[in-house]
Formats: sequence, structure tokens, C-alpha cells
Amino acid sequence: MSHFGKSGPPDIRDTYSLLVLNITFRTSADDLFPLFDKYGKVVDVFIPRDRRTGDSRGFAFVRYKYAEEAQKAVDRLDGRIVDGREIMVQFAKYGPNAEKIQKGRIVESSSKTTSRRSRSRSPRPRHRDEYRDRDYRRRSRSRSRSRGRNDRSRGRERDHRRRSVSRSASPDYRKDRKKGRYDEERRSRSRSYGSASPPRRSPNPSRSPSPRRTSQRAESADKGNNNERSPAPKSVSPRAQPADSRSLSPRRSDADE
DNA sequence: GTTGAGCGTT
Repeated sequence: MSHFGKSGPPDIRDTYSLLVLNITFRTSADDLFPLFDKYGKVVDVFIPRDRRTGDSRGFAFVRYKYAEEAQKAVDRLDGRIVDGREIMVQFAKYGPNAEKIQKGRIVESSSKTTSRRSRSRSPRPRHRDEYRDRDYRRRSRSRSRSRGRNDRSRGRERDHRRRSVSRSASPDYRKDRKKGRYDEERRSRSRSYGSASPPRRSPNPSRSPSPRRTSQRAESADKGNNNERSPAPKSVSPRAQPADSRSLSPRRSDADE
């Protein structure tokens, strides 16, 4: 079992966060701990997982106590085959709590004694850059096709995932857009986070399902929805449309919950 | 059981 993350962040006062990408979905922190611990003192290993499924997202964060060890780990473990997959180890750019991170090092307002340690990353920024650049470019091709395979798909997933709880998501906007399977995920997520928020955001007792929807829909389409990517309002048969039954689900569930 | 760009929790 992983004792990491159970107690939260131990100490991010002088730790260096490393981001491990491209790891398998079944790779746990315990599997990465011994691997990274061999190259240095690992303070904490954390693997972000999904809220609903609880499955790994495919990347992990490894915090080292010293940058030199972290740097070595990055150089040694970057591109290493773990669990049959090539992992990518690099310094974290963003902090957990919007902390100030420089080259993977988390600097707080209290930490002002970074003069001596500053030389750790100063000596060889160029050398490592060139060295990594060459190696990075070689295996970059492998990931190139994966990345450039479908930008649209990537953006979609990333958007829906990164946005997390859509704070700017309007009810009308949500209803207008027919997501699909993500709809249930969003609803489930909203409900989870909606502990402090009222479960029902649409306290409209008298809502007409069919007639109201049609009129609103026609109006929207006539307004400016034309520009949107909904060229086919009813191009398929309602009977043979699975999405239609899903569209009707939310309403019932909303009222039920 | 699946997927594959990226940046994190008590």
C-alpha cells in the first residue's frame, strides 16, 4: 500500500518536484518509489488519480530532497522503460497550490536562503539542455505521431478533464450542447462536489419536456446557433438514436436526485 | 478489460 499521499504533502519547503509522464495506468507510487529512491532521497511520491474511478491518470509526481539527485534521476529515469512503457521524467513546472516553482524547485516566501543551492542548477543548464534535446528529439518521433494523431480529440479530453468543475458552465449551455457519455460523468462529478451546493439547480416545478424544448430549440437555432457546429438537429431517427434517450435521462435524474 | 496528452493531494 502506498503511504504516500495518504497524509498529504509532507514538506514542500525544500523539495524538488519531478513530473513523471507516460507511465502506465497501473503503475503505482510504490512501484516508482524504489525506482526513484535508488537515485536519490525521495521525499514523497504522489500519483494523481481520478475522483470517480480512482484510476491513475498516467503520470506521477516524485519529490526529491536535493536537486542534484532529482536531476540525476531525471537523466537516468527519463526514457526508461517502466512496466513496458517509456516514462518521461522532467521537473514540474506548476505547483500544487500555485506555489512558486523554479526548475522544479518549490520556493516559498520564507525560503530566502537559496543562494548556495542556486548554483545547483546554474552550473549546467546549457549542457543538459543540449544533451536532453538530442535525446528528446530522437524519441520525440515516437510520441509525435501519438500527439499529432488527433489534436481535436486531445483538446476535447483535456478540456473536459482540465476544466474539472466547470464554474462557467451555464445550465443553458450545458443543455444546448449534447455531450454524450461525458454528460453522466459531469453530472456525477457535479453532485460529488455539490455537497455544499444545492443538488437541484433548476427548481422549476412546471417544466414542459417536449413542447418547451422544441420552441427553445427552434429559437436558438434561429438566433445564432446556426454558427455553431450543430448542422444536424434531427438528421437521424429519434427512435434509433441512443443519444436521445440519454438526453431524456438527465432531466429525470435531476428531478429524482 | 479499454485510453495516452499532460502538471498534483490531506
